[in-house]
Amino acid sequence: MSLSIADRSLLEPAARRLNALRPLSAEARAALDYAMLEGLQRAGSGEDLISEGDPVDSVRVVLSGWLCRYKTLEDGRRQIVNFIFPGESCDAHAYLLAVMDHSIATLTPVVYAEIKRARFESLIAGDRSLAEAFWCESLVNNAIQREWAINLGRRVALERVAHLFCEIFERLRPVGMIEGNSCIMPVTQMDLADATGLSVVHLNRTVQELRASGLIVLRERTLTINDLDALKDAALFSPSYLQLYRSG
Amino acid sequence: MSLSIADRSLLEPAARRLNALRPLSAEARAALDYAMLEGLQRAGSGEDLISEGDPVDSVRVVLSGWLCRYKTLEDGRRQIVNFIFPGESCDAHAYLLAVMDHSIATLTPVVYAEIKRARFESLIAGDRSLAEAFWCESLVNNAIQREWAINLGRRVALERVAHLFCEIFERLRPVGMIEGNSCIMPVTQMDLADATGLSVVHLNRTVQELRASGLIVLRERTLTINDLDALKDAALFSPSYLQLYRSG
DNA sequence: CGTGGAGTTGACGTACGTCAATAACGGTGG
DNA sequence: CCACCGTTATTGACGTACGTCAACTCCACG
Repeated sequence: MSLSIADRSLLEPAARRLNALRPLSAEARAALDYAMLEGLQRAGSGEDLISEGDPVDSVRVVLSGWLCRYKTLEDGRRQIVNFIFPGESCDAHAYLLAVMDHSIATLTPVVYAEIKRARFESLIAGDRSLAEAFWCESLVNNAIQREWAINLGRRVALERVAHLFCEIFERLRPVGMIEGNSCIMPVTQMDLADATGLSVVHLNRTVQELRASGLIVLRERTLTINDLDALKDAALFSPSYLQLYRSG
Repeated sequence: MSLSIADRSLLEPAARRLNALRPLSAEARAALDYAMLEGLQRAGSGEDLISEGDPVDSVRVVLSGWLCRYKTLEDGRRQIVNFIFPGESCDAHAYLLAVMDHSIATLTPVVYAEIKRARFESLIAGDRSLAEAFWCESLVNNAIQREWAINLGRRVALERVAHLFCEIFERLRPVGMIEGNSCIMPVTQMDLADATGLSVVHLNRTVQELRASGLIVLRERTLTINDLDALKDAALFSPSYLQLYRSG
């Protein structure tokens, strides 16, 4: 079969990202594209796609929009443990596991492809590079998760927020979602607070400190980084954990 | 070939753990055992097995002893991002990646099996259940890493330390390393501080608070949990993320 | 005009970190 | 066996980066 121009551009982020992790054969990519097109779905902003404790019966690949993984404590305290950007998959990370250990919520309206478990299994059984690409994705995710641990455990508020902005920026870059030194930042300060382990009030003051120092502009849901190198310095940010540059 | 009794008991934790993640065929297990026996290594306490930035050219499976994954910031701040216990593998999580994003250090004398990259690749290429077991291990690791994020970001000191003790205890249980309500705790308070994102001083005070409340006894490198349920309550600990009970 | 979510600000409290001293411990050599 | 030493654990005094509470503003959307 052949894909329309519209289909191609819709599926582009996923193909681009997986291919960056592991080179995919043309057949593998075609099979994946076809499976994704069959399961296209939309969700509004602020919806839970799946919740902690839910059984995992499909893998979702995000085509547009932002999501987050989060966990909550009984008394309501909430921690966003990671973001999910276009091209990334939701729960391939869990397809071998019985139930979700965390929840996934949309932060914006989202388009994603849902691939049922059996379908996904036959996909990756049929092509080694595809299986490796998804495995690789979960390894990169693991590395990101480790960086978040040191971010939450050892960086002070200003470094923490600066680091988060650097990471978001660098993760959006390879999927073509930045323009110059700006990107959209479609989340509330409460989300940013939950991602950095801060209170909303202190997050707000920290953002203002970053603004006052001239490092960033954040308004109207757009983040502009005036001096990326300076922001990285302030954040003690070193991008190697993102594994963006593969040696082969 | 056949294994001696001593070999069997040495390799037991690894086989037990991988098998719990995914049932291994007898052939797969034999092949893995053989590969491990070929690459047996020992390391003393306090050694770095591999450092951030190093290329990954082999997978290590821990047979006895404790290790930790850690990251450091330029100015020396250090965060232990996870522990590694017998039966777990070190860098299968990274074998598809070019370089390490973190360091791995021994916390005690350690026996491990080193499997070279090419050897490991042919092992998992030859048996699907083995590949899945290792993938599964990295998924569980990912889930643990997420729990650490909420631990560092949203739990207060007492909950954090209590949670760490619960996690260690429950992870040691399936590899037969607890006795009654006790397990060894061969790490310094500085290590525990680096794992919980606290200062040594505050960690010490927190441990004493746990002692004073009668929840734990910690002395002579042994942790005794007087009332596990009470400790779990204090920690807001829910073990499902450890994926210890698989539905199949 | 309301209404509610998001952002912002001030006042104040506190859980943590830092610094520094001391005590307990474990190993080493005499 | 003891003297010595470095590492680890503990304690007190004090500082501070953060959280909490509460008010107020500013929109966006009815």
